[in-house]
Amino acid sequence: MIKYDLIKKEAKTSARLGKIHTNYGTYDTPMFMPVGTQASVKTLSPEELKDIHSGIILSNTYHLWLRPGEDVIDHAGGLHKFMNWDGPILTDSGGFQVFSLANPKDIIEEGVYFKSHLNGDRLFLTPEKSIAIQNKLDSDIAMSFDECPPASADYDYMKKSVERTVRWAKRGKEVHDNPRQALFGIVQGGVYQDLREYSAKETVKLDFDGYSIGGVANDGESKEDMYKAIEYSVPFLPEDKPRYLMGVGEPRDIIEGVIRGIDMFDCVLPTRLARHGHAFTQHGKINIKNAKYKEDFTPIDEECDCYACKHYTKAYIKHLINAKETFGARLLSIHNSRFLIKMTEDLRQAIAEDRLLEYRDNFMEKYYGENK
RNA sequence: GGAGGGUUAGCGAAGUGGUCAAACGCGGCAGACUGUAAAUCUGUUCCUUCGGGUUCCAUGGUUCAAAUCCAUGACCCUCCA
Repeated sequence: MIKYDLIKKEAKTSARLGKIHTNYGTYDTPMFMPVGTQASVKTLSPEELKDIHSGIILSNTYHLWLRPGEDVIDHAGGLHKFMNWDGPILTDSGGFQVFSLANPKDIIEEGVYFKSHLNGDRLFLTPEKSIAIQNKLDSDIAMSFDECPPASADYDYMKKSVERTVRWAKRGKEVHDNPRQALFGIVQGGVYQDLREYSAKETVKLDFDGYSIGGVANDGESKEDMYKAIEYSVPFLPEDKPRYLMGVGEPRDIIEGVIRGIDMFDCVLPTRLARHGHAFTQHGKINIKNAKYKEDFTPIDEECDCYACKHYTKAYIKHLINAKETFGARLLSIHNSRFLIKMTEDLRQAIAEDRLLEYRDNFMEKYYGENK
């Protein structure tokens, strides 16, 4: 079980300052959660996650179900012990894999057929199964099993999908059986205002420990549509429960999300971009592989307090990435993850001082320049 | 001294008469990435004023047409003495 403390609401926006208490510690919100799909945040050790002040990390039901299997993790004493991470963990339900691995025709009322990405096996995941797996993984926060349709889905499909996701949420909640673990519901509905409202209200009726907004940033929809999806959903979510925007993201999206009342974010971007040689900096995203960094002996971001920025230069990291040395991916993963977590720290400070919009404008000016 | 094999774009390597400015890989240059089938994927990589121009070791030749055939030379490799 978790407990959410709402500490403060920002004066001019919907942003909030909060604290979430779990069996494995407390973290402040807004918070960014690094993604460790397979019980590992790619290239990072738990010690490094602590160093960058990760308050909570995310892992994935689908992947751990396939490999090594939830029983192995159960026998290990749960996910925390298995992966040597003693901080909070949120597990995604496999709902995103409905989007990334299944076809609409594979989705039926009972559950979803998947083709295993490992060996092509035909798999069947249901709300009950997803929750049972998460119960065994013993994460601090479990997610309801949802369908995550593309934002471009037509209204009729989206309506059917949203209604089914509500039924799935109810089924999952009914079988949820782990007193240490919280369970979040997920709001869907794409960019349709009435469906977001319906989804939020119906999900809230089921009384979850927190609420997520899903189905955003998954289909190349515009920023405006994404922000609207948040605005259509948040007003119907209770103030005394945490709100989690799933799969986001980019620095500006986190800021806009916080302004609209979001408390938690997760995204693969910092670690994936790192592996691909990109780095967030206060002056925008850079591609460290670019020739211009060949003899740039300055840190990635001179104002960053991370291990990579304190000890290494762009030229060196560029060399490592070019040479396919894994240390390069690790340094950039440390930096990018720290960048987003530091950003949430700054956002919390700005909320505390009621100057969030000012912070947003300053950040955007620096990060995106004139054409923000 | 004798007998073979080879030399193709930054590198490796296909191609053995026209559909070849020349496959493919690497390297280079750039781009994408938002609840991770992603240390992946995409574009580009002789010159160009975008009309075209100049290429496949060098030179000469055969042919309507040559990276591809012939001659000579240079360099490299293997084997035999």
